[in-house]
Amino acid sequence: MHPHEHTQQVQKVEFTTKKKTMRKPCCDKESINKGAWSKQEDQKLIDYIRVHGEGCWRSIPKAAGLHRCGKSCRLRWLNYLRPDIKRGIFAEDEEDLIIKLHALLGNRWSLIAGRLPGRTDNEVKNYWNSHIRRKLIKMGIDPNNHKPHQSFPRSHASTEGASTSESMNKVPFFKSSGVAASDHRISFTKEETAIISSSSPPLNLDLTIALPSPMLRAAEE
DNA sequence: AATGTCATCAACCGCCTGAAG
DNA sequence: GCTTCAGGCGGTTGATGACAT
Repeated sequence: MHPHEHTQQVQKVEFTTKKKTMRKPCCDKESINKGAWSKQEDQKLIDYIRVHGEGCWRSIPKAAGLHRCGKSCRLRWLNYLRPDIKRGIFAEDEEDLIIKLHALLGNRWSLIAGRLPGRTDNEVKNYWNSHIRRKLIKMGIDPNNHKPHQSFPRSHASTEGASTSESMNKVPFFKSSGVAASDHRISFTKEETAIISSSSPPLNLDLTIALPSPMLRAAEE
C-alpha cells in the first residue's frame, strides 16, 4: 500500500496564471482530480485497459469513468499499473548499467529505461537523482560528464587508481571487471547511435553488464 | 515528545515531436 | 507548407516518512 493512498487529497485544479503563456489545456480541467490515485481509480483504469487495450489516452478517462486527465492515466498505467513492471530496489548490475548508459546517452531516461526490462523512465530518473548522482558526487565524479570534478574530494577515486585521465576517456571508471556476470552485449538503435556518435569524447561502446564496480561499493560504505 | 531537516518518489507541468488533415 | 492534436519526454514539485537534534 502506497503511503500516498492514505492521504489522498483530491484537489480541483484552478487555472493558475503561471509563468509563460498558458497553453491550451490538454483536457477539461474543470472537473479532474489531481494527486495520488485511489485504489478504485487504479482498478477502473486496469479494468478498462484490460478490455480495450492501451491507446487513445485522451478518451480513456471519460470512457473508463475516471475524473482524470488522459496524460495522468497514461503515466499511471505506464509507471505503476502495467503488469510487467519490476518494482523494488535496483540490483547492482542494473545500477552499473544505468551509469554506463547515462555516460553515453545523457539524461535520456526513456532510452536508458528501455535497456532495463521492467523499469520505467520515471523510476530510473528518480533513482539517478536520489542515489546515483549523490554517490558519484561523493566519489568526486561529476555526474553530468562522468569525469573527476576539480572541486570535489577525490579520496576514493584516487586511491583506487581507476580515475586516471586515460581511463576516464572511456566510459569513466567502469572498467568492467575482468569477468562479466553475463554476456549481455548492448546494441543500439539508429537514434541512440546518433546520440552517442555526436558526443564529443571517444566512448567505449563495448558495454556489458558487469559485476558491480568495487568503487561503487566502496562509496556505499 | 516535539521539532527540524533530509531523502524518496509519485505525480504534475510545459515543451517537443511527429502524424494526420 | 501550414495547422492541429495526441503522445511522449525531461524537469520539477510536493507529500510523506525517516532520521537527527
